[in-house]
Amino acid sequence: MIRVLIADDHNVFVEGIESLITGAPDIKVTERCYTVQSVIERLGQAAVDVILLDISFPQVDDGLGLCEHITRSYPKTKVVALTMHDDASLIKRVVKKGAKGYLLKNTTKNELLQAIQTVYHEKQYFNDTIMHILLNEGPKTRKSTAGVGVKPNLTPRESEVLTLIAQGLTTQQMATQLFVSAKAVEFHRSSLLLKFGVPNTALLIKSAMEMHYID
Amino acid sequence: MIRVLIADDHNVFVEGIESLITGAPDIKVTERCYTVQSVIERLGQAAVDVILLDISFPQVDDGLGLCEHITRSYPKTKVVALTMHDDASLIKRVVKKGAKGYLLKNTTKNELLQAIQTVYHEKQYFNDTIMHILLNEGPKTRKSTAGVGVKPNLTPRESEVLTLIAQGLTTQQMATQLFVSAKAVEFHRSSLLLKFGVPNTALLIKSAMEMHYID
DNA sequence: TAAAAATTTAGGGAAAACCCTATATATGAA
DNA sequence: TTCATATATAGGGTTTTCCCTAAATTTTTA
Repeated sequence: MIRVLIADDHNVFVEGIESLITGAPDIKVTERCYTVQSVIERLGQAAVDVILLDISFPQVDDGLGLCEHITRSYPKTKVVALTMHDDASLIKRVVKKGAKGYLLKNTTKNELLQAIQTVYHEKQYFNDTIMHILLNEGPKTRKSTAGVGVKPNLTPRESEVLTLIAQGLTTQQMATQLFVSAKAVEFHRSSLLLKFGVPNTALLIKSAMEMHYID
Repeated sequence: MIRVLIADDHNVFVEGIESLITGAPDIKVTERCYTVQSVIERLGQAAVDVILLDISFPQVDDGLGLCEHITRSYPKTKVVALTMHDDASLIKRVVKKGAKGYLLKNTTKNELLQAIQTVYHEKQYFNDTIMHILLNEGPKTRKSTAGVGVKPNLTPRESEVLTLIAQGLTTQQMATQLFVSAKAVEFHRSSLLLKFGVPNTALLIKSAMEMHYID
């Protein structure tokens, strides 16, 4: 019997998934969690084989962090990411955090059950839709060279500057806030444009939002 | 018996909602639609009392358009919007399109059933969460004066310019494409900044994305 | 430790965005 | 038919962004 934990802050989803799973002979939903905190608590108390994890939980960063934590602390427990987001960039990030499977929320019952059984048997599960998305987004990012659709790796400083740009600050204001010269800020902004492959800050924000760097 | 149509392109959701509704004595899910097209088809063939409509179907604009179409063509059929988006701007837009209720996807079984019964009896249903969101967003937009969190009404030209900005075009490029002078484009860009209450195009894009003008 | 990556600063310059005032026409509503 | 709105255009000016080359310091990684 495969023990499944459902982690999603959307009530309807938890019910829906459980409803889809009900009837499968070898799978049982043993835990339902609506917050990151409760997931951590339950994992400390009850053994779980597979976690169906909504990445937006409630924010994408939370889900990614939780995914990383789970795969580190409980390597035997397999994480299947379950989201609405169908962008390659997010899929790659999720996989990097240790998820063994990735499903869109418009998945079918069969796919869901198959995914649970596949990851339970130490294999990865990515269906055709996911593979198609990944393949159509060009080569996987190795270093962080420019390229459309490739998720760049940002340095800490770049992340800071990106956040401040998203708050509407000018170069001068950022420089003041970060205690560096305007030229330093300009440099990081340029690096961001290069890494994201965009011509200006407007598209930088758009791209960063689509790739869930900011929100 | 209240006949309910579920319109959502996310399989799991349809199952989840149906599971939540099952057991209610006076409500029955009679139709399940995964595309806008199928909703229109089914409505032409079978009488439905309440539609649970996912606004992101698959894009926000599609859902809004469908909502408007339903309330126009089938005034007896009540629409309850059901989405993940918890921004006041979207709620207002949905209500303007004729929805009689608005639920977040983290709603509970009780709220869901209550919403269906409430709108069926010719009343509007908005729970505390929704009311709180609306109240915290300041006064409802009457004209389109500037203001944070208020959803501006855009003129056709402004929408065009906004779209082009979101594509990374410069003022000159937009002018060429729209067959007007650069000054005209500048004017519309300024109007957009004013209406959205933002200092630059970067935040304009962020704001427009959050308010689902672009995506 | 040596190499690579990240961070910082600098100068100069071109392009674009942003802000102001002003005018004029077309359209639709009161 | 006014009034308001949307649209288009103009001039002039300031600020900001964007691009280039260049170099020094610190941190991280191999």
